[in-house]
Amino acid sequence: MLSKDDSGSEQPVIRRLGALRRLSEAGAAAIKDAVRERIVKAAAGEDLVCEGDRCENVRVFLSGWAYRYKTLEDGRRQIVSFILPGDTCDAYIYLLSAMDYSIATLTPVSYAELDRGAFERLMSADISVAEAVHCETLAERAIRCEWAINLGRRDALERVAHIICELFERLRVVGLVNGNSFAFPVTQMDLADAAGLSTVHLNRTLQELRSAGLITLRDRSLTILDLQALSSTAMFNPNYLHLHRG
Amino acid sequence: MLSKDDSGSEQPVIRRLGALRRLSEAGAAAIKDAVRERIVKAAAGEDLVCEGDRCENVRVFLSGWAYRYKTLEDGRRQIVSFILPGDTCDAYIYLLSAMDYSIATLTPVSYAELDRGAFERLMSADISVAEAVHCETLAERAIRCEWAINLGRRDALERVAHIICELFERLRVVGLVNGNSFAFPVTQMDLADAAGLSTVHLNRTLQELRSAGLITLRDRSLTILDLQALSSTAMFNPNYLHLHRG
DNA sequence: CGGCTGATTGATCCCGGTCAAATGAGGTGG
DNA sequence: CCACCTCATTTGACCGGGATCAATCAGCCG
Repeated sequence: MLSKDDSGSEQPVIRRLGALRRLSEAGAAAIKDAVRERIVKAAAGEDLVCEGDRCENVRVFLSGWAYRYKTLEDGRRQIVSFILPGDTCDAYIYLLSAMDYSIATLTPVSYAELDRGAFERLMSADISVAEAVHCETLAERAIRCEWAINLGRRDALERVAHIICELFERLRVVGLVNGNSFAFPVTQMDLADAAGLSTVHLNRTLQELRSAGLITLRDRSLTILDLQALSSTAMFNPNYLHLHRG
Repeated sequence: MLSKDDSGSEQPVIRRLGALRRLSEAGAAAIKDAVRERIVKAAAGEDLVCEGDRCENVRVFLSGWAYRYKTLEDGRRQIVSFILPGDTCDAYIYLLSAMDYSIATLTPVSYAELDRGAFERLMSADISVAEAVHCETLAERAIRCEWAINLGRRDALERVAHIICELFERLRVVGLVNGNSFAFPVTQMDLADAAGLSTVHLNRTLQELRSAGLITLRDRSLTILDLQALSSTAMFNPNYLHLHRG
């Protein structure tokens, strides 16, 4: 059941997993099939899952941006990671009894929903697929690890620069950048919650990045004016993304 | 090849995995066998792996404390997680080409080293084992997620209290607490690097916890005097540890 | 005894938080 | 077309948590 809009919508998944590990042709085909089965769409600004919900399906994101977050009782919120097209949202998650974080959308999104059966069928269909999925799990953990040092040890400017560098690399892999520009559907409030800063200070930090000639950010579009300089102020080292086939 | 000292050394692994998911008897036996094959020991204060090293073996920790960390070029360091007895250090890690973090020991440790063959044999030996290992991967990610909100959104007092609560729960599962006390082989420097604080401020924060009657910490031994109060100042909710069979 | 590592204390400074208000950009209903 | 509302961004003023610098103290080991 493939509508015209969806044709090719599985491309980001193939690109993402293929960057982590070489996919066999059979593997790529198995992914395409699995990901066409049950496609769900959601609007911007919606919660897809909430902390405490039962875990049932593995989600494979096809288009749009989302993020994982946690909140404290008193409302403080931390965005824990961004979810981009091609990302798989929690292999084997159905083994747990309750979600330990929430997912919200930043833009309209579409994703494939795989129940336990569908996911396990995909994992056993082809070794290269299983390996790529395991790699993605490891890569996603590595991202959270890098976020820990980001939040714990980088100052505001370095932190925001780092988040931008990471998003740029991840979007590049799935073909969502245009030169050094990309759509950036993140409000300053959201970005502040990802960087562990207040919105006020985040705003000032962005201005600092702008006036240093590192980025442009207008109308939800971000341009990196000097990637070299941005990377080095962030002390960004892309190895942790594991995007070059191990 | 089991020396007298090692008899029963696999217990923490069984307890840890068994807390995450019910293990069949065959599964428990398979774990015990796998974990006895090749046991490695290391002294306190050693690096077991460094960022950038090749990834070869999966490690299953049997005794002692270690931690994962990352450093920035200028020496700033962030401890990203503590590794306790029973923890598995990175299922499928051999699929990646280079480690994205380092591991160092806090005490003498012993761990089982599983090469790719041994690990895959274990995973296919018994479904309950494979599921438990996947659960552990998910639980470990959840821990990093919680650490993100810890570093990004909790203040110093809450942060340190949270780390203590988490360690207490994790040690309890593997039987390493004695009432509300446990061995705590972490220097203030290390704890500061886990909490994203300076050692000076960490020291003052510990004093605050002590003078509030929440903990005692002397001679590498920590006692929680008021678990209720400590949990609530930390806003600690143990669900993310997934220790109650899903 | 001297040297080393880790814990503690004091004094000072500054990054980033908080509070408050203004500006701007859509969006909607009259 | 305008009045009005909401949401996001921006700016200013002030404050405080935690960093930094520097010294002292306490064990421990050779």
